[in-house]
Amino acid sequence: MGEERPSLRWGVEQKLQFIEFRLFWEGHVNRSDLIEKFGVSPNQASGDLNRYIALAENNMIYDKSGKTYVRSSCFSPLFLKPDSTQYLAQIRSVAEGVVSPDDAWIGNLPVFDATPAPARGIDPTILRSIVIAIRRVEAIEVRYQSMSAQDPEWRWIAPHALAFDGFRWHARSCCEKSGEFRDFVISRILDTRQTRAPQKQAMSDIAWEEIVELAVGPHPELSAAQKRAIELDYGMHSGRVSIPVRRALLYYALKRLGLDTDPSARKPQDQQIVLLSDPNLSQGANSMSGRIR
Amino acid sequence: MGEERPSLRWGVEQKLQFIEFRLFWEGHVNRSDLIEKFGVSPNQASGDLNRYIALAENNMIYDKSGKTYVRSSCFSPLFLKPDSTQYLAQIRSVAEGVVSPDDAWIGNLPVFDATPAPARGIDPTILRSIVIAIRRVEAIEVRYQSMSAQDPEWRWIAPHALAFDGFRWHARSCCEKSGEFRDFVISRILDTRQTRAPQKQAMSDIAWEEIVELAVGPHPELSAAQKRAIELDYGMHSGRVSIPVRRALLYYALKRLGLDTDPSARKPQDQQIVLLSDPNLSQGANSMSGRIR
DNA sequence: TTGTATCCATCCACTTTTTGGGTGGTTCAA
DNA sequence: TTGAACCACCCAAAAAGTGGATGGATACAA
Repeated sequence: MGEERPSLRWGVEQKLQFIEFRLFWEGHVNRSDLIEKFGVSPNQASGDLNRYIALAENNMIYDKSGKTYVRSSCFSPLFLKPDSTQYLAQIRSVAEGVVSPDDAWIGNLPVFDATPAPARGIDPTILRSIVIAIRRVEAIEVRYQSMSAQDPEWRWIAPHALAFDGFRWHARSCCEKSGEFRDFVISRILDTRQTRAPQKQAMSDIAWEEIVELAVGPHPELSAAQKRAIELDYGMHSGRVSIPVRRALLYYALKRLGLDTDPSARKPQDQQIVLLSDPNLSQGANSMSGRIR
Repeated sequence: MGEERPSLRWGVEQKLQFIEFRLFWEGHVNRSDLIEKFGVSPNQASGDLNRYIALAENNMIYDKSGKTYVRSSCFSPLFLKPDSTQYLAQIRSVAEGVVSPDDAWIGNLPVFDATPAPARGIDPTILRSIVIAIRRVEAIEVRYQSMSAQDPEWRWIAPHALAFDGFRWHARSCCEKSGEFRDFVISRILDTRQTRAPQKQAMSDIAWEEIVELAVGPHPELSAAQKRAIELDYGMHSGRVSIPVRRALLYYALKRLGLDTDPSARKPQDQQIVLLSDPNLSQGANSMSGRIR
């Protein structure tokens, strides 16, 4: 067992990982799978499959009647750690068009749909200029449609981080007009112009740095069975789970969790979760000042 | 321009795409970038960079003082279509641990955070058995913690699709106890046992098949400027956007959009969007019968 | 000024990967 | 029984990649 693998080349490693991925999730691999996915010759695909057998002898066997390699009962992955999150993320990526089905490793995609998250597409060059400003610690002039001004206006911001509120992407930035840290919704940035050094370099974004703990539990009016189900959904232990959130994102987190309204606004079965003690919520009210412009 | 590219090998194509990705998003590529990402020798990395120049002559130039290849002003991608969604999805994947920073193509990850989506991890073997049952059109016996029964119980379900409600993953299934189609939250499936042919094969999941259109617009009490900002966020045209949703997912979609409560439960600035005419909402009430057990 | 370090380019011989052509075996279904 | 669809294997040749060596340009520090 102490054999050292002689550090395979990147392309080879990828193919072995692919074989293992298919073995785990689909239960079988074909020579033709490798041919389609990596564009290799049937010849080479044979070679790769046999290379895999040479490295992981007992993981797959050829089923002559099925005409495929199938996962053996004592399969244990060598090149891949099977991960549900990764598998499900891939399904979503394909559904959203981020990954083409040809590039996805899942062979037989299950029928899938998700609740829609309507968001305007972001111009890649605008996103790039923001990301580059963050990296270079620069201020950048953006044409922004704020909630207050009638028309889009040019203004200087010094972005330092990206944030996702569940729907929209924000550029967490120091607004050079007000001198305060705010969230700028990237889809409201219509254009970018020049960059320069930021005005106030040494300021730190306190609401961003500070982490508050959100203690959440199942709705107290639910039955014991219902509570158990909710606990499973959210990975709660003994009736609670603690969720760390940046204070700058607290407002959005509460909204996303459905905890931003009076608990009586929904029936317990719909509300499902409630905030347990939350000493930070009062601070959260202060953080309104750091919200979207 | 009519030159036919002689269909490069998969590994080579990947490296050329990587070069272009880095050129677009970061503005520069190094030989060492290729060495780290693909584990090739400095020698080979030189060759690949020069191969790229041979194929896309005017896209990058070597900056001797910067000691890197930089994107030229007339850069136009040949192997890649720059896509913000894809870039941002990659950031999220790295943050969620789905993709390791070594595998990500983004070289200089911006600081990033998102509102937390607390969800219990799903056992890959349980997910696999569900996915395989979907593919084979089989019924499967699962140990499920329902909202009604006190303890988890074994029951037969015939899953036909996966769904994501914004937090949790569901297996849309025909419940063989009630004969109705329901959502089963995958994290509430504690175990799976054997499979067999489904009881009623020919039934169709009407609530799943039917698509309703959700007409959404900015909150009418917002100012004109605020409406314009919201319209940009959601990609609305002339004050509205139409969002197609499966009727089986309508309940979750409304909840996620914050449209499941009385519009007066939040201030207009927090509510942001309202349902415009929605003739399907009354049907949506019926769909309660198809919801989670 | 003179090293030194860090990039990159290029030439060479050699190994590994991959292709293409060909030959043959097994299983299944028409 | 014949063809289709899998697979395995052998061979020569091309392509990709390695390791070693040499050299050029630039920047930085002693």
